[in-house]
Amino acid sequence: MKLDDAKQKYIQTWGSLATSWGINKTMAQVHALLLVSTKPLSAEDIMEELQISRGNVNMNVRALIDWGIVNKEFVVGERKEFFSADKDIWELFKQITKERKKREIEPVLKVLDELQQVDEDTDDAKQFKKVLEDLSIVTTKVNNLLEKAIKADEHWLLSNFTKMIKK
Amino acid sequence: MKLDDAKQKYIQTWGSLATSWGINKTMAQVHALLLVSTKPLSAEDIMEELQISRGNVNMNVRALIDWGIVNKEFVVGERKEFFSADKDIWELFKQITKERKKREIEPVLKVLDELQQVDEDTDDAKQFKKVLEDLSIVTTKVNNLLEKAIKADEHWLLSNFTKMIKK
DNA sequence: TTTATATTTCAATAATTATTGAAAGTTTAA
DNA sequence: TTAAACTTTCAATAATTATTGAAATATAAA
Repeated sequence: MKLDDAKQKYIQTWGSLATSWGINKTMAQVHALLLVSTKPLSAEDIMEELQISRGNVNMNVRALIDWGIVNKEFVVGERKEFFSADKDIWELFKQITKERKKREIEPVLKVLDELQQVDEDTDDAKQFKKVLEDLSIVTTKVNNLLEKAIKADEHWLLSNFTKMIKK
Repeated sequence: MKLDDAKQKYIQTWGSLATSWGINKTMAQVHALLLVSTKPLSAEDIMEELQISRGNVNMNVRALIDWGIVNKEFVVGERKEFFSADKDIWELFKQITKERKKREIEPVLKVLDELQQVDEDTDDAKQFKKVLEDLSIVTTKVNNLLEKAIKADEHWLLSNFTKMIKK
C-alpha cells in the first residue's frame, strides 16, 4: 500500500469509527489528519484535505484544542495559525480518558448522589436505594481507576497489566 | 424526595446522559425503567411508562437483549412477553464493557493492523508506521485490560484498584 | 382449522446533530 | 490610522439518526 493511500484510509476510517464512540466524525478526521501530518497545517490546508468548510474546520479545531489533543503552532514568516497533534500516543490516551471521564462518568456520580435522598422506607425504596448504591460503587471505582490512569506515567498501563495477567 | 419521583428522575437523567455516550436515549431509559422496576414489565407497560410507540419499545428491548443486559421472562397465566433487567450491577458493568470493547476498540485494532502494510521506506513512512504502532500498543493494552475486567469476578476492580492506589 | 392476541418490520416522518458560508469581529503590517 | 489577512460566529440548511404506527407476520387458545 502507498503511504498516501494509507494515510487517507486512516483518516476516513477514524472518522467513521468515531461516530460509534459518540464523537463527531469531522473532529476525528481533523485529529487523524494532524496526527499523520509531518508538519503543522493551517485552516486552509485542512479545508483542502478534508473538503470541508472554513467554519467546520474552525469549530472542530477549537474542540480538539479544548480536549487538549491539538496545539496551535506559530510558523515564522506566516501570519495565520497552524495546528499540530501531539505525536505522543500515551499523552493522547490520557487526554481522551480525561475528557470521557468528565463527560461520561462524573455526571453519573453526581446524579446518583442526588437520588439517594429518598425518604421512604418501604421495601421498594430499599431496593431502589440498593441499586443506586451498587451503581455508585462500581462507577466510583471505574472513575478512580481512570483518574489513576490519567495521573500515571507511561509505564502504568504496561506494568499493571503485566501484573494482572501474570497472576 | 418521593420514591416515584426519584425513579422518574433516574430514568429521565439516564436517557439524557446516554446520548453523550453514543447510546440511544430510549434504550437507556428502557433499561433504567426495568432496573428500578420490582417486577418484569410487558411491552405495554413500557409504552405506557415512557410514552413511546410499540415499535420503539420492540426495537430497543431487542437491542438490550442483544447487549445481554435485559432478559425475557415468562409470567404464569400470561401470554405476552415480559422483560426484566439483571439487578447485579457488576454483571451490568461487565456486559457494557464487553459491548463497548467490541464496538469501540476491536475495530480500531483491525484497521491499525491493516494499515501497517505500507511498503514505502521513506522517513515519512517510518513516522507514519511509528504512530500506527504506538496506537496499536496502547489500544491493545486497553483492550486486554477490558478483557481481563470482563472475565474477572466482582472483586477484581476493588482489589487491583487498592493495589494501584496504595503504591 | 379459525380467531384472537402478540410481535416484528419498515416506509414515512420527526427530531437531532453537523455543516455551510457569508457577515461580523479581530489582529497585524504598512 | 487604514486596509488587508485572518478568525469566529451563527442562522439557514443538509445529513443523520430516532420514532411512529399501521400492515405483515407469528403464535397460541378455542
